[in-house]
Amino acid sequence: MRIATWNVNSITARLPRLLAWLESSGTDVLCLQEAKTTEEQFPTEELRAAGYECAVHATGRWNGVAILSRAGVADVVRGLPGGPEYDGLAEPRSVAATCGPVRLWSVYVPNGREVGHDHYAYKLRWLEALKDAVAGDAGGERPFAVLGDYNIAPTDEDVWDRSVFEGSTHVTEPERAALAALRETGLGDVVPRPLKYDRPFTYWDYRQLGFPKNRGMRIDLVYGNAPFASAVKDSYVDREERKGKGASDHAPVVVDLDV
DNA sequence: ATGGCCTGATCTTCAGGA
Repeated sequence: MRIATWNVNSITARLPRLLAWLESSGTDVLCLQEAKTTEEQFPTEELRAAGYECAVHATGRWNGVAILSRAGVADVVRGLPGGPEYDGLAEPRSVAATCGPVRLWSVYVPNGREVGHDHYAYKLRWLEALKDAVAGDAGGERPFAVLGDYNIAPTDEDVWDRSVFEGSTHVTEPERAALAALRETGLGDVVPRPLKYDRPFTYWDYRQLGFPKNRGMRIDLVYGNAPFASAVKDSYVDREERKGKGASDHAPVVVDLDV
């Protein structure tokens, strides 16, 4: 079974590439982030025609997550139980579904904007709620994983130049501590292979030749429980999908499971 | 070829991204 996570940066803008990639990669289940559309405008019919059922949680211009599956979508949970609001709104940043033998969450963790910003505090609260919400499944016997754009580089090796990020979000100790707390529920970081260069970056800024210069970050993560980790046969970043016209600024992270 | 931002909406300018 091939599963993946990908921040597509608008499913409307990305639909032709998304459909082509689903077919060429042979992905069975995709956890998708930044749909940037409403549930009504989500291309459910196009994806159904391609063989995928969709569990969608999306409300408009910002955020939006989904799970696309040709292994079924059961027991769908939209939103983060117990999660915080931002500006009085419960944003669509989480959706969960059971796809055949595995239970998966697709998450888009808040960006945080700047250290000290309300959004940064919101990011930390959101991660704490995520930890509480997944703890039961994380400790269970069924293969389980939380995949998505975490907006955190787990270590200094996960950014192209640590000095550039001094004082910035994505690399701070509280953010990394929140990731560590999440791991303590029974989840481990499934680190993918890079297909080029030495580090498996998953995001490169559109600006200033970020991708050609490999100025990237590893912020799209797969956190799986022990049964999930033991089923992993391979994992890699499909950097080919970051190339060319009409690419997202994130590349898909692919995981092959023997389940 | 991988090339000095991209996306959608408030729409010719801006917020947000990380």
